[in-house]
Amino acid sequence: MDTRTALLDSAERAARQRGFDAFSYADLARDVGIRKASIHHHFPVKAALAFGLIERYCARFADALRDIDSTSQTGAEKLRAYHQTYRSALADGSQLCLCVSMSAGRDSFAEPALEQLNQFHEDSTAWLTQVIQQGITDGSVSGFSAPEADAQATLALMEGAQLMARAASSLTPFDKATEVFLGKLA
Amino acid sequence: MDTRTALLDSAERAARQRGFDAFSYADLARDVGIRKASIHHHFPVKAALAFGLIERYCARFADALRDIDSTSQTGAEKLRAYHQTYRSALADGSQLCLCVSMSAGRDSFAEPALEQLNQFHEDSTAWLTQVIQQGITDGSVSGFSAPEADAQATLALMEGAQLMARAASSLTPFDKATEVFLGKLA
DNA sequence: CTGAAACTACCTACCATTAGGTAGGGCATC
DNA sequence: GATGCCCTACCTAATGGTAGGTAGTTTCAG
Repeated sequence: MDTRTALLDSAERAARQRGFDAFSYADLARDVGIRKASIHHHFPVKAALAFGLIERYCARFADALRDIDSTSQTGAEKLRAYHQTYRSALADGSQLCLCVSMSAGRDSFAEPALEQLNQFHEDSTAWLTQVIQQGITDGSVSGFSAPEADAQATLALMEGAQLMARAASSLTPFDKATEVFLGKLA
Repeated sequence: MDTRTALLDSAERAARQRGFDAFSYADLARDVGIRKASIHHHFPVKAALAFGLIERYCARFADALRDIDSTSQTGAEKLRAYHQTYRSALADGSQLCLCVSMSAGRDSFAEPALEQLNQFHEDSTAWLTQVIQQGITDGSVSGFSAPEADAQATLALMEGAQLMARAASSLTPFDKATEVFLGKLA
């Protein structure tokens, strides 16, 4: 297995469970089975790791959205799939999605990483706006009226619900918080 | 000024801006104008500081809710005031409310602190449930139907909206995300 | 086809700095 | 004189990062 990928995998797991600043190169080295100094060969400084993490996450998320677009038909179906993505990312309430974790972390990120993070938010709301619009048009959703504002609210809801679930180490708060949202999808 | 209070103030500011694990006793000492070791007199270990922080925050928040209850009349008015509390806590998008910040932080908190954090969530949703119920009864809100689920969704929305605003260092995402919510208050 | 140069991926051994925390003393005040 | 509050001086463990070296592989000119 590619060492760089193994490092990203380990780092992502740690970041989502404990936060980006709460794991060290030493932890990573132990987990991957490599020496601490060798990590610097792949990621010279920790900021490079942060960027690598976000970069890969954004690419994967974009893929997931494309996948939803191609496998789901109605707006409601797509929103349900979107919801499911956030729900399953929680595992059993033990980890956040990377974006929430890094948004919440300290502002220790350099410009490039922050930029990607905000780009992710914009891409997400853009997709949601379009999907909600579609749902209104095809009549598969109810209770939405201003797609752009609804999109922003939906993203905030997902992120907030994740936070609550993680704090409680349980899926229940996530399910409770998104119950009304799901009810709006026919 | 009371040193203990000064320490809590400084720690709260730091925690809300950069995260609980991102400030040190050294930072605190510099900020308050005291020696690092002296902090241990007030908070023997950092976990005690965490607990002190959450404890004070919960007390303050409870006060704020009581204040809202006594100064606002309708359910809608109360929800608007509640929203305003979260909005102004953001300052100009530079800090989160303590609860969001600590929920997001690593799981480095001991049992007592975590317990208080979850208690806060429960108290919040209980209050929201009751206020939303009132709003439905007095006819001052629209678009709510299941008070308990709506309450949980509202809390998630506020926390998520804060997260987005903080990531963007701007109030705009918060306002956008809560636009629909505010629209439901007559 | 060969052999030197260059590169990749890892290593050991170290660095300065910072983290949270401790020991013990000085000095007010009640 | 005990207690509260603060100090200096120190500790150990960990942090991210660096220096310099060693295998094995790739590249490419003679």
